[in-house]
Amino acid sequence: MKGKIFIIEDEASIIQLVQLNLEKEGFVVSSSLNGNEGLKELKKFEPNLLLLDWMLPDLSGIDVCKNIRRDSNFKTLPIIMLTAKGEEEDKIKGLESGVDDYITKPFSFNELHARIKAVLRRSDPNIVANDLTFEDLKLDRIEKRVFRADKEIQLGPTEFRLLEFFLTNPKRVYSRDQILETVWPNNVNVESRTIDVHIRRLRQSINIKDKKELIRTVRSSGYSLV
Amino acid sequence: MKGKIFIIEDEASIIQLVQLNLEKEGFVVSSSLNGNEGLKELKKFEPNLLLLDWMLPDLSGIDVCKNIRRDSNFKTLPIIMLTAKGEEEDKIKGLESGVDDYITKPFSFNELHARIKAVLRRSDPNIVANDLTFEDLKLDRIEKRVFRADKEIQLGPTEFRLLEFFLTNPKRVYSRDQILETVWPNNVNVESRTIDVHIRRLRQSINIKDKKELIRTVRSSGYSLV
DNA sequence: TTAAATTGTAATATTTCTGTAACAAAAGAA
DNA sequence: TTCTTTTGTTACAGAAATATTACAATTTAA
Repeated sequence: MKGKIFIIEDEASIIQLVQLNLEKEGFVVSSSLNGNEGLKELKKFEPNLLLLDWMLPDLSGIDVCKNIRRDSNFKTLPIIMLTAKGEEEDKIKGLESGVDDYITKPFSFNELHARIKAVLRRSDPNIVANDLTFEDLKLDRIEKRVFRADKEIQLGPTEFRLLEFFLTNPKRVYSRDQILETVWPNNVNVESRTIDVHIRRLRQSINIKDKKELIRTVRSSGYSLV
Repeated sequence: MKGKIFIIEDEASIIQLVQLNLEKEGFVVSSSLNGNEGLKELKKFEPNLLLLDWMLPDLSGIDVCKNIRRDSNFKTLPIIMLTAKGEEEDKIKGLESGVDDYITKPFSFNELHARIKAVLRRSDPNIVANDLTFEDLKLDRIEKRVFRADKEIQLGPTEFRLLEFFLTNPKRVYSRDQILETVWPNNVNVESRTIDVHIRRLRQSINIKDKKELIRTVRSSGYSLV
C-alpha cells in the first residue's frame, strides 16, 4: 500500500500526466480541477498527501491550504505546492502558509516523485518505506527480512505475508476472512481455522521471552498487532 | 465526511424520504427512478454505496446488480437491496447475486441507517465513524477496545456488542426485545431474562468505584445508558 | 534425487463465553 | 402490611471459540 494522493490543479493535461504516473507507482489518486470542489472531495477522499496548484480558477492555493489547516482532521496533511516559473517569490509565502514543499512547473515526474517520497517519509513513514516497523519489530520488504529487537527472525513465506499485513495497520483487528482475502492469493480455498495455525507459528517466531505478546486474539473478531 | 450514496428505486416517495434523511446525516445522495438510467448516472456519480430496489420498471434489481459487478470499477461497490414484504425467498437469490445486505419494505429509517453504516464499515471503514463515546466511556470499533476514564476494560463479545448498541443511542431506553433483535444474531432464540444477566455482566465490567452507575434500569421498559 | 522446509487439515486440549434456572431483593399494587 | 411483579445475583453445565499438536502432502533447496 503506497497511500492516497489528491491533486488540485486546473490544467487537465498535468493532472492526467501526474495521475497516470503516480498510479503506475502504486498510489491511489483522485483529483479536482478547482479549489472549492477540490476541498470537498479531498475531505471525502482522505488522502495521505495533496498536490496543490498555486493558481486556481476560484480560490488561490493559499486559501485552500489555509482551509485545510483549519480542519482538525487535515491539520497535518502534507501538501506539495505546484508553482509556475517566475512565482519563486511566492514560494516563501507558500511555505509560511503551511506547505511542506513546492515544485516549479514544468517539472519532471521523477523530481515530483522524489519530493513526494521525501515528504511522505517525514509524515507517514510506513507509506513510503520499504521497512514496516512497529515497536521493536521491523520488516524489510526489499530484503524480505524480519527483526525483533534487532535480532533477525526467520519466517516462512506465509508468516512473512501475515506479519506484513498486520504491520500495514497495527492495532487494527482483522477478521479471519479479511486476513484470508488479503494474505492468501485469491481464489485459494483454505479453511479459516488454518489461520489460527499460522498465527501460532508467527507468534512462536516473533515472541521473545520476557517480551510481551505482540499478537492479540480478539474472541469472535479476529487478531491484531498490539 | 460520510460518503456518497446512490438510490435506484421507482417509488418517488421512498426516494424522497430516504434521500432527505440521508442528507441530514451528512451523506451526499443522488438517485434514479429506473434501472437503465440509474446505471449510467451511478457510474458518473461514483457512490460509496448503492440502495437498489428489487422491482424496477425496466430491469430487475438483479440485472442491475449483475451489470455493476461486471464493471471492474464497481465490482466491489456495496449494495443494499430493498425488497417488498413477501419477497423474502428472493432474498437468498439477492445475496447470492452479490448483494451485501437487504432490507424489507416498509422499513424505518433508523433500520436502514444502521445497515448502511454496517455495510460501509466493512467496505470502507474511513467513511464511518469508528469511535463511540459517551461521557468517560469510549469504544473503539476498529481496535475492539473499550475504555472507561482512560482505563481499558475487557469485555466479552456479547457485552461488547451490547455496549456498542447502547452507545449508538445513549440515553434512549431500549426494551429487552429491541435489544435482542439488534444485539443478538438473527434467528437465535434466547430467553429475554438472559439480557438481565448480560446487563449485569456489562455493569460489573464498566463500573468503577466512586463513579456513577452508567446503565439505568427502567422498570417494565428496559435499559438505557445515562 | 534426497533432504529440508512449508502448508493445510484434522484431532485434541484448553480456555472463555453463554444461557438458564433458582433464589434474593426491590418496587409497585392492593 | 402483604401480595405480586419485575429485576438483581449467583452458580454452573454445556457450547463455542481458540490453542496446540501431529501428520501427510506438497514445494523448495541442496
